[in-house]
Amino acid sequence: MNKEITCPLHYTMTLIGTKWKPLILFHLLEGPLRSGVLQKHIPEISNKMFTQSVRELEKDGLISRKIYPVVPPKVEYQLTKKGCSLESILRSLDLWGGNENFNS
Amino acid sequence: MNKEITCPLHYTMTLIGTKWKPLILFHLLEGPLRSGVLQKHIPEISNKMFTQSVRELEKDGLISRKIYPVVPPKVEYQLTKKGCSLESILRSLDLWGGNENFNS
DNA sequence: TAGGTATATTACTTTTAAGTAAGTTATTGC
DNA sequence: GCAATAACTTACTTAAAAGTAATATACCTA
Repeated sequence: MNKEITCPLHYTMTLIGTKWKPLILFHLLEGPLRSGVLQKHIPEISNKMFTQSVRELEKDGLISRKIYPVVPPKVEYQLTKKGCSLESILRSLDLWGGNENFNS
Repeated sequence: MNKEITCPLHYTMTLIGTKWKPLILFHLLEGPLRSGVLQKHIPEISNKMFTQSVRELEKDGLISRKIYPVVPPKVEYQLTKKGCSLESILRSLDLWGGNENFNS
């Protein structure tokens, strides 16, 4: 945990309070995905931000990275238990965004 | 809605995918608050980011701003219907952050 | 040996978020 | 007339997020 955080929500935001991290986690809800496949699920993200975001999510224990020693390289990402515990939140955030389409 | 967004969650993140916006919304769940009181609920936020964030939340229709023509000035913020519809998500995000305290 | 494949990394730039600190307004009460 | 008050605004700076484009690896196949 960090220093001087008064509200648990504040801590949550330090882990996933960015534009791309929830998207990445969301697309892993259906199960592990190869790096390239996951990235194609989010065509708007740049290659750089994708790598940077998965690195940080891994560091924070929300996803894990599995490397297969083959050529060409194969890497799979999947949610950890901690990452999985965000499932209902991620689905709700997606549904909420969808409802907005109706409202506006 | 924005252009070229493939996933509803992406839209959600363009509205509240920052460090402070969910915090502000969260503290308004219990009802309207005066500007100063709301800000004191989030001591970590700077005056500037507070103003900037509430401006954007208002522009995006998540909160409303009520000005009382008195001296010294009195301004109240409250969630709009759209803002209120985030209630369960905001509470879940806060609970999730709280559980992390146990886990780590 | 050139091109393809998948997964990156690196260097560089731009944009956005965030912080610091001072100033503004319009009154009331001392 | 001056301090206090609440809610900002402005100017300036720093830090973080995000984008672009080129390069690296390491093998396979044509």
